[in-house]
Amino acid sequence: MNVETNAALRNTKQRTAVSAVLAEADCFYSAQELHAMLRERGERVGLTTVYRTLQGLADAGEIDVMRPPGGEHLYRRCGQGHHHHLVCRDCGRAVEVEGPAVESWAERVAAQHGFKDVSHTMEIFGTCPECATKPPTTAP
Amino acid sequence: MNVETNAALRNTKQRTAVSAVLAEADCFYSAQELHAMLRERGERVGLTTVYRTLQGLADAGEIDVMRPPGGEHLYRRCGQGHHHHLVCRDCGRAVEVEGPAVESWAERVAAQHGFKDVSHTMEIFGTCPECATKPPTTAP
DNA sequence: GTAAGTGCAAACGGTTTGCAGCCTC
DNA sequence: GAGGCTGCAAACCGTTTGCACTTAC
Repeated sequence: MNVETNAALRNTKQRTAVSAVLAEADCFYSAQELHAMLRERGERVGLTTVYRTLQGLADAGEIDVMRPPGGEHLYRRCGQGHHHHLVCRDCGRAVEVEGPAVESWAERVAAQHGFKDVSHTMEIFGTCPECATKPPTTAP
Repeated sequence: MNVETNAALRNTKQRTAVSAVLAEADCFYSAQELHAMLRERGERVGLTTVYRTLQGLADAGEIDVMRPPGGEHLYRRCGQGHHHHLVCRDCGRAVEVEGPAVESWAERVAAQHGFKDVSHTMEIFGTCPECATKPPTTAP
């Protein structure tokens, strides 16, 4: 599958850099974190561009957005299909999980109440095995 | 079960007013909306107090907080048990729904990956029957 | 009388936008 | 060469905090 999805998205250095960072990421990052990572790599990308690129990618469905308590949005490159996330609240590692039962339950419940055009959001938070064994380090 | 849960919560006019508005609400309201409703009633309550009261109530488990796309928190008085919400994205009406299957699925998935201390969030969005028949009025 | 609660205003943090210049197509 | 893309700074919005005053207990 190629990237021909976008109609008029130009291939700029900044856009490539953002995509590259996301491609290597295995957990959720905030826009500001991504911006910092970019600058550490020596890429000269403005925070504004990071936001705009992220919005574009999210709009194109290439990345997933999460809105955890705290106010900042977290972004991650994701598989194409619909899925949910199991996120470690200590280290931020995220596992993609599928739950057909949840999908069908949500639609069934919505249908029972006569709701149309149904969508849903679900996130599971927990402490991953590695962080559970370590002393509970809450962001040193 | 009574409301003796709070150690040192005083009964002030403002706290009562906020609780009263929430008691009549059947859908989610933002802190600012609640503040506006309070002022329309003639109650002299500061926005700060609304926020603080809301935090206290949420902390005591008496109300439920939702964080929809848009950045503002929505509050609603809720039943005690764990449940989820089916929210109309047009009129804001919210229905409390229970999903034991979802609860067990979330815990099972988390356990499969070795995650401990698991919690989860889930919201279902859709268009309720009344709003579906009406022309799509986005906030009258 | 004392400590919690309140309210104003200012600070705060993340996000968005206006606009001039740059760069891709 | 034209239009999108970038980046700086400032605006924006909801939320939180400092501090002095008020109030419930």
